[in-house]
This record gives sequence, C-alpha cells and structure tokens, in this order.
Amino acid sequence: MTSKAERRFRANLLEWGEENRREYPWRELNRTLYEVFVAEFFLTQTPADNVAAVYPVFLERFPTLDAIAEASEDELVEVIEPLGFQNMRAGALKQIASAHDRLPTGPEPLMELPRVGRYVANATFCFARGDRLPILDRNVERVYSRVFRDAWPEAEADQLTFTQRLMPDKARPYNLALLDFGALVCQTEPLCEQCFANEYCVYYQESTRRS
DNA sequence: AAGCCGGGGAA
DNA sequence: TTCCCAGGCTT
Repeated sequence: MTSKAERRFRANLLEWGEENRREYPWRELNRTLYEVFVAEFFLTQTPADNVAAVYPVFLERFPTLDAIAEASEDELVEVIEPLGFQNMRAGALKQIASAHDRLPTGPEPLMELPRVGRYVANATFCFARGDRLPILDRNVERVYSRVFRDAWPEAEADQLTFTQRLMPDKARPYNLALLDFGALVCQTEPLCEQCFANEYCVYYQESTRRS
C-alpha cells in the first residue's frame, strides 16, 4: 500500500529533481555501461567533486576494460591516487578486467565482482539504462528514515522493498533526485526551512512540535 | 545482524 | 592523534 504521504513525497521529489539536479559528466545521456560503472565504483566513499576531477583523465587513459587489463596496477594507482583507496580500487579493477572482456549485463552478476556491492550494482544499471532498481545508501536511508520514520523498516532487505515500492516508473530521475535531495537538503544537518516535505515529514513535524 | 576493513577528513 | 564515516566484506 502506498500512503498519501508517500505519494506526495514521490511527486514532490520528482518535481524538485527537475530543477535541482546536479550535473556531472557521468550523468550525461548515452554514457556506456562501463562509463557509468566506473563513476559509481569511484563514488563510494568519495566526494563527487573529487571523482569529477579524475573521471575524464581516467576514461581517456582507460577507455575500456581491456585497457585496464593491459595496464599495470601501478599505472592504475597513479591515475586514481587523488581519489584515495587507490590500492584497494586498483586491485579490484585489475581483477575485474583480467576476468571479464565486458561487464555483466545485470545487477546480480555485477555484484559478484570484487568491491561491487548492492549500491554500485543497482546504481550502475539504473543510471546507465534506466532499470527500475532501488538504490540505497546513507543519504537515501537518512531521507526515508526522517520523512517516514516508523514506516521505514530496520532490515536492509525490507528497506530495499520499501524503496522499490515507492519508486515510480521513471526510476532514473527519481533516484538521481533522491541522492541530490539527500546531499543538498536532507543533509546530516537538514535544511528543513527550504524542504518541500514539511507538511508530512515526521522528522520536521516532531522538531517543530518540540520548539 | 554485527563487526571489520582501509583510509579520508574533521575535530 | 583520535574519532567518525560509508561502502563492501566477513563471519
């Protein structure tokens, strides 16, 4: 069942996203699966602006999995060093490129690659192809747990179901908006005065009742 | 489910 | 220097 607040949130978020979407090179239309994967792989635990600085350099030097397979791990480390986690990441990319000519074409097999979890797998296929897959990171969890509080489940599997159910058919713009909203408005220190959800957000309702 | 890991950034 | 963090990984 979809509650009234859930329907409002979905509509409001989509509308907010149209005007507030952040532009990044990996969000351009017609990016290949590989190009989107590279971005999502780097975006974990790394600020988007850092990734944006390295992204074009990386794609220029390593335009395909094959280019990674042919390079040494040290060359890889050199390029991605500004991102941090360079050894872990270079090792995983080498492993991936030496085992595969091309990326698997679904989230489940993609998740079997080293250092690729649910978040990267779903984000890659949602953003590269528009697949209707739930994405769940700390931003998304913070947003939903504030807006819906008790309706937001504890267990990760249930959270995935919840986000899946809330997602409209236009999954790509919705999920992009969700990430941007978590980053720009519903931050750790939330900017409730400029938020569209004030009328039904449980967190906001509670915080105003107190004061 | 809970804790661990490697490492960046803030305190 | 310590603490906190955010994913993935391990158990």
